[in-house]
Amino acid sequence: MIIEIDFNSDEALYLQLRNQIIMGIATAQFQEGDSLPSVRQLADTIGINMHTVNKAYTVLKQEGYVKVDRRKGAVIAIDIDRMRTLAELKKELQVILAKGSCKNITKEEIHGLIEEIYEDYR
Amino acid sequence: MIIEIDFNSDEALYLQLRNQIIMGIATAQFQEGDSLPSVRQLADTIGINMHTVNKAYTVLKQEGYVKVDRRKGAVIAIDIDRMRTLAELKKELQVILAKGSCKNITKEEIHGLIEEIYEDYR
DNA sequence: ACTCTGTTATAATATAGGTATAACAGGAGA
DNA sequence: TCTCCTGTTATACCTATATTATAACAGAGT
Repeated sequence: MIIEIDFNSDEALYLQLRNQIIMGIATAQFQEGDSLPSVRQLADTIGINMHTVNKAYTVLKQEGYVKVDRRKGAVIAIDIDRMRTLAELKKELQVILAKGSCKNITKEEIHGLIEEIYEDYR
Repeated sequence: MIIEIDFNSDEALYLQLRNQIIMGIATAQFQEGDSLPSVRQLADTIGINMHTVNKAYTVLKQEGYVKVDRRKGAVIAIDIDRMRTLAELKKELQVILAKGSCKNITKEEIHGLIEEIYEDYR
């Protein structure tokens, strides 16, 4: 999988990494049971420090996307907690839909965006 | 309008403030032309520093939600840039929908959440 | 033995977030 | 004019976070 890091972004490197990996799982570029690259290897190919990658992996573990095996490294393993996830999603959506609403983006346009994005998930 | 700040949150105070104000505009608790409280006054009622409020207002200005008048303070004034807004929304939605997708939240459930949230915008 | 894994520890640096004081300039009202 | 309230700016300080840099350790595979 191609991971693109924007060094000019104001978003923390480890969060960019986390988000890209989550999107990689959603778009089936990573499958349940797949191993992520080792922290050292990924840090090397991206050109960042090992600890930054490790931090991203630790967050992914805490959020229930991977389990870390001493032998295989970080392995995709989704821990599903639907209630918690739905509550989190709603809270995040509230903020970004409010932004759209202020700027005259209609509900229908939002639904359209959702459809567009889900096109990529298969 | 009631502004609730969570001092235990890991989200920055000025960002919490910004988000609440944006949601306040979306839910019509603030109308175009309304003045926000002065930075000192709001800081006082919330119990935070003036500069933190000022930072929130500055961000709101840059993002096109208010204009600052030396007499009236920060006044709600939406600057609509649909293309820019749509692009931003899509990027943010991509991340949070990916989270949902990983956790087996269906597209229909997302559409449902959108409907729920829009119930409050009138 | 060697090499790979994640993990842990420690330190240094830079940036961001938040607070504290203080001062300035412009407009409103007495 | 004097006073008060506005946002704005500057400076300083403290803390937490983000990132890098080395280094070492323990477990597992070959």
